[in-house]
Amino acid sequence: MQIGTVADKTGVSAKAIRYYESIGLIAAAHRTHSGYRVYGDHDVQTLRFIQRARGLGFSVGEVADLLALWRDSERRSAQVKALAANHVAEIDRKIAGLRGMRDTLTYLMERCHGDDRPECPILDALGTDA
Amino acid sequence: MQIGTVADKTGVSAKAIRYYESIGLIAAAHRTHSGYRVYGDHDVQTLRFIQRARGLGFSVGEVADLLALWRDSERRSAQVKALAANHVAEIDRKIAGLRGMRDTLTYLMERCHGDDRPECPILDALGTDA
DNA sequence: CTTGACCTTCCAGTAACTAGAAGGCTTATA
DNA sequence: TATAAGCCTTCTAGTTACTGGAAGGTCAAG
Repeated sequence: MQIGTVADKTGVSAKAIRYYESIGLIAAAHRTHSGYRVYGDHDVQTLRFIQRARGLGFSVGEVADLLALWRDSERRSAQVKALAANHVAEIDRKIAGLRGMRDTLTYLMERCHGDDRPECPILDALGTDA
Repeated sequence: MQIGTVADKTGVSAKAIRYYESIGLIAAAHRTHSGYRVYGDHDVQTLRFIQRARGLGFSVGEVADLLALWRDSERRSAQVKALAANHVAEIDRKIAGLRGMRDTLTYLMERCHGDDRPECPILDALGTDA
């Protein structure tokens, strides 16, 4: 299989696949005599794994850890769960931050007439001396 | 005032202030004969505005728009409100994405024993052929 | 006159890719 | 056989919003 085929099958762009190879997330692919990368079904599986993990918000570094655990038949599921728990905690922090912003903004927006007049509590809040 | 003083007063780092100047978000500061940047209370106000807007998650580009509206006495509050509404929509998209990740992860974690055994539904979910 | 705390500019790095340029390979078709 | 289409290759640069650090100038105090 060429890189384009793998890209279609996995949803990971050819650019991204080469990038993952360059940073060592996936092993360097074999090459044809003319230099084209060649892939097999195993590589498709790996890339799908990566794609799903990235879709759950894991960083590339965390994905590397997950891949290692996936391949390690001696792993303890506690390790995987801990990794996931840390990630959930991180997600919760982000959500909390975003909710705080959202709450403030909607509060201010409710007080803003949103018409042709210049008075605006949103700008007032941003510009107060306090 | 020197840049360090302004940084202390506004919570915007000296590096960031120079950066904002370099990208044109704030006007170039006056300089002493020896080249030091000099600021006044007005600049402190502007940087506080920027700091708050950034804290609400507005991008630097959006902050530039907000600053322009802030300075424009002819503005229509509808413009500000629209900007804020777009931003809230963006935040909502992000929250929804994070919640989706969170839900999937917690679902999988509930099913993972998290002990010394290797069986792990989290890895199974990432690695399925489906 | 030296020390320390400022300030200056400039370059590099961060995350995770994407875009695009310049050029080689393969296959189909005229 | 020529050539065009559609792959592939590498390499550089750009994205966001800064931060870190190097090398060196300035200023007040002791």
